[in-house]
Amino acid sequence: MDGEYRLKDMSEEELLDLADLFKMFADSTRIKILYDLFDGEKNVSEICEDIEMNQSAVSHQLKALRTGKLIKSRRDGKAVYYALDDDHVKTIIAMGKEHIEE
Amino acid sequence: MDGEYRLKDMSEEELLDLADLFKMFADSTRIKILYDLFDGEKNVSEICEDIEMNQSAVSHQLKALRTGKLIKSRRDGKAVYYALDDDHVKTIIAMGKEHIEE
DNA sequence: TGAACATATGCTAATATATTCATATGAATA
DNA sequence: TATTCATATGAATATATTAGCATATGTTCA
Repeated sequence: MDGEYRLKDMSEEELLDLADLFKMFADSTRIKILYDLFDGEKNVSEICEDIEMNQSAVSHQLKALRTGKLIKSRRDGKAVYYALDDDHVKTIIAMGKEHIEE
Repeated sequence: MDGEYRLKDMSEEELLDLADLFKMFADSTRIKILYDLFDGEKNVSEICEDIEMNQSAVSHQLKALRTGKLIKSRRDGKAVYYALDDDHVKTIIAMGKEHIEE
């Protein structure tokens, strides 16, 4: 664990960024999407089926996750494929999962 | 990383619990409080000073964090001391910090 | 016991967030 | 190029969250 770990060493902006990052994980629809992408890229329709939510809701959350830089997208014909864009995503979720399993 | 990491293996309840856990980190006031407790237990007044927020707001958030089992409390006379109650807290925040620093 | 101090809590207003519906955009193909 | 399929997006609504105020509770000590 590197970096500074004292409140005084953190700027207000850093703290807000940190909170914003965790907001990405703070909704079960987004968690489902991230989980769904654990085993590789998927297009929007596949994600909708997997998590059983309608396309609009999924698209809105995909946008949030993309803005938060947790996922990336590429278009292939009519379909848009999404994939995890950060190595920490799995680790962060794993830590969370460990916590709730105790 | 142990445990299951496929959406299908997760119950709806687990997913909600996971989202609820991350909600704890999804607010800069709570992040500040957690950071403030990184170097040991503090009472409410100390926390208020450190994070520069009024007592009511801090108490509300302390309650949330306690309900979320991230911190624990003990009373000593008039003061109530709070401390981190989970080893994962630092790790989760550290992961988040690494992410935003990239 | 009652005043003073520390903390907790109910209520409210302001704000943020998630979902849905309707529609727009973009790509493939008949 | 008109239609169809896939995805994105704006607006409206419902719900959740936060901070602040006022006040309650719990503790100490004169």
